[in-house]
Amino acid sequence: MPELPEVETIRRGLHERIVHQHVREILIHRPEIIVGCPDEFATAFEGNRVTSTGRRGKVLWLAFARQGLCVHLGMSGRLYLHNGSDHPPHTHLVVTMEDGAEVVYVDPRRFGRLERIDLLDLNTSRILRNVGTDALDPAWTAQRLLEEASVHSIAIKEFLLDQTHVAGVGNIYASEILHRARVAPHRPANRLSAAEAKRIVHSTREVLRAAIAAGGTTISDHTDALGRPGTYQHHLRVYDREGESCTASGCAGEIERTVQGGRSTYLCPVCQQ
DNA sequence: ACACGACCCTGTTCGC
DNA sequence: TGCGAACAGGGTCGTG
Repeated sequence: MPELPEVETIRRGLHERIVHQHVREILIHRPEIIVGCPDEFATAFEGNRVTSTGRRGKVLWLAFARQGLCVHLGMSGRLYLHNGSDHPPHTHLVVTMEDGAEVVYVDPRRFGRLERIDLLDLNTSRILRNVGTDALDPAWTAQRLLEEASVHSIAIKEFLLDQTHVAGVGNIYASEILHRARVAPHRPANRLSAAEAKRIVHSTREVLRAAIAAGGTTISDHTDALGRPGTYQHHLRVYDREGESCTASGCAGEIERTVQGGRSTYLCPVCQQ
């Protein structure tokens, strides 16, 4: 579920609602989702004030003075302000704020992780250790993509999915980005032209920004911090559209599905070369 | 360096 | 209708 736009949507909602509030209590129902010591995790934040929020790639955190409550949502993780009495199934952690608001972490598949991190040295975090430059960071340029890709013979789609190179692009948006950039997903990364690298970086920004504006993509269960679904699924041009016609202007192609690295890739064989 | 598989889990969908 | 297999948007680790 959660790629950069979904995580950013959640971060913004949480930011609006809980920054400047103190944490009253943290209840951990599933200690194994915590990286490090769960007891220390809870007590480290209780009584402290959320000063801000942050994000890099698909990872977000609540910032306190110099430490952060860092969250990676994995495949099925959700983080939102809960209202109502009963917590849903698979609620692994509940953060109660001073105004009584409850931020719940729900994750059926339990691939997600939480960690207490040092905001002064993010790279000591196990979650953030392998997370590179954020895909919306201006420091990620076409020239940098071209340089880094030039030493990798893997397919460009797998390159984009590797979070150490550029962080935040997941399986849905990788297909969308390459379609808009008119680059075939199987092309070796080290065979990109400068023009193609430029188109990929441009498309990345365009797609991710539009998806954030739409509140993310909700295939089955993504919601923002207030529990509302996103709408970007209506703007997807290739993902999960196998057999449908390509929407690129003047293109008569039909969307195909292939498998790369065990994961679905969608493309138009006509306009992506 | 890289391809590949196993693994971490549950929920949903699909085919028989 | 029931049942098991296959699959799903994440990532890590070990092997060859």
